[in-house]
Amino acid sequence: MPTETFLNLSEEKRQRFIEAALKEFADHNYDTASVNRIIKELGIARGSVYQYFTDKLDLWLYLKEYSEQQKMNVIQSVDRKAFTNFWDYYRALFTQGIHFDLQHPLCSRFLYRIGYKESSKEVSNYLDGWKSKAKLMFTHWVEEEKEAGTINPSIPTELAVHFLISMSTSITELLQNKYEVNFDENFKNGKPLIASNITEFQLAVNELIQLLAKALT
Amino acid sequence: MPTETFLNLSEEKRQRFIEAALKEFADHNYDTASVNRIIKELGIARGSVYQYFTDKLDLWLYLKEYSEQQKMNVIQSVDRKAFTNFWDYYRALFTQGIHFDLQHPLCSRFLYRIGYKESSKEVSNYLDGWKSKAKLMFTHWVEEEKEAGTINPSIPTELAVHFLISMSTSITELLQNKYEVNFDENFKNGKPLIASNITEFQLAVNELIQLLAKALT
DNA sequence: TACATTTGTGACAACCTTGTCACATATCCA
DNA sequence: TGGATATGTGACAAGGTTGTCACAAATGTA
Repeated sequence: MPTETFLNLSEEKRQRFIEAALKEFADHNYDTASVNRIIKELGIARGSVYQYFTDKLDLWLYLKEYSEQQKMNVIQSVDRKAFTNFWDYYRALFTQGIHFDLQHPLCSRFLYRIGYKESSKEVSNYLDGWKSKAKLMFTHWVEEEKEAGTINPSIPTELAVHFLISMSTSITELLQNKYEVNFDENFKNGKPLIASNITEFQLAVNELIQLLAKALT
Repeated sequence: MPTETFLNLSEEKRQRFIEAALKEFADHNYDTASVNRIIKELGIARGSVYQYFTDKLDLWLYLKEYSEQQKMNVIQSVDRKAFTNFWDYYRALFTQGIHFDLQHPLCSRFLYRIGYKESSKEVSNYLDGWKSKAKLMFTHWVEEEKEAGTINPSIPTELAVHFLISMSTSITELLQNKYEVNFDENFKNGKPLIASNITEFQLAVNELIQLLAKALT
């Protein structure tokens, strides 16, 4: 939890701080992320950080909550009821994912890291939340779609969920393979991961969903 | 490259060293892995390590090559020509993967880490090799199977390859979800990840391959 | 203006890391 | 046995890390 002092900061100061911290924790694992680099980047004193947060862990937890909230705000704008077809809904979720990446590139990269690259024992207790949440959501959907006839009931729910989640997360890698140069460039320049390849991304998503649908129907 | 001194070491000494080093680099990222912990575990002097290897990086590269070689030895025993059906071949590869994990648990965990969790800039130049190799192999297969009629030619090769690789690698996660407790136990005790769940693993693999086949046919 | 409160500072301690190197010990060979 | 070579040792330097704390500056308040 950030201190009163941090919350009392001017909007601009706070945002500048969050951005610098996010960048550090997006570029490095928890263990190798350095408070020194953050303050150097911001040009502030070491003590300030510890007047805002009790800990490195405290700061990390705040950034995690902050980023998840940002993502939630974007994702939850997609309403399941607005789609009759499950796969259309699924596709819409991906599209919102793109928008999130474009609007919050640092959050996006940070969440990607803590979701798939982080392995520090210091934070391992806090890594499960997101995934198990997603699992619950997908499980719910799969069971619904099994009844609705969209998903073959003979396929174990657990397997279908794994299939869907695993594909959702690996799409980034697919695009990295396809548009290698741009991804690296964007990362270096601190741009959103997807950047200008939106249409290609949409095409890849469509192809992928077709495969998923074929497998699970 | 290890020095003459290291290669001259007695088989037992060398193996003990490799195991301790593998354990350290399997449990920690490159940056946070500690030579101090390795020597403490082995009860040897700091200087010895630097008489065997010039560098921490040099040691890491050796362990990488060593582990990859171990895996190759196991995997290459599966001959494509021994199978008329591609999916049978694919299934056999998984089975060999189980054997590798059972016979070389440390190598298995180390390779898993450098394949999916590593993000240190120090070693980033050396991380691509394995993946691009796998991609080449899978690409070759997919193209063959397209001609043979096993895989639908209208599916882009890139997509099919991504599908296969992504599923191959995420199977571990599926099993972790299913048999959470056992996995944690095995990890703590330094046992192979899969251990006693071989039959369950085989079942999960079969189910998964059925889905893959359905999607790609 | 004068005082109280909040915010900012950076030297510092304590602890880690890697790689070195002069020295000690063990092993081999004649 | 004696001398050369190979192997083992651990204190050390140089650099990094986090969190602290007495103090300085800015801001709010009366």
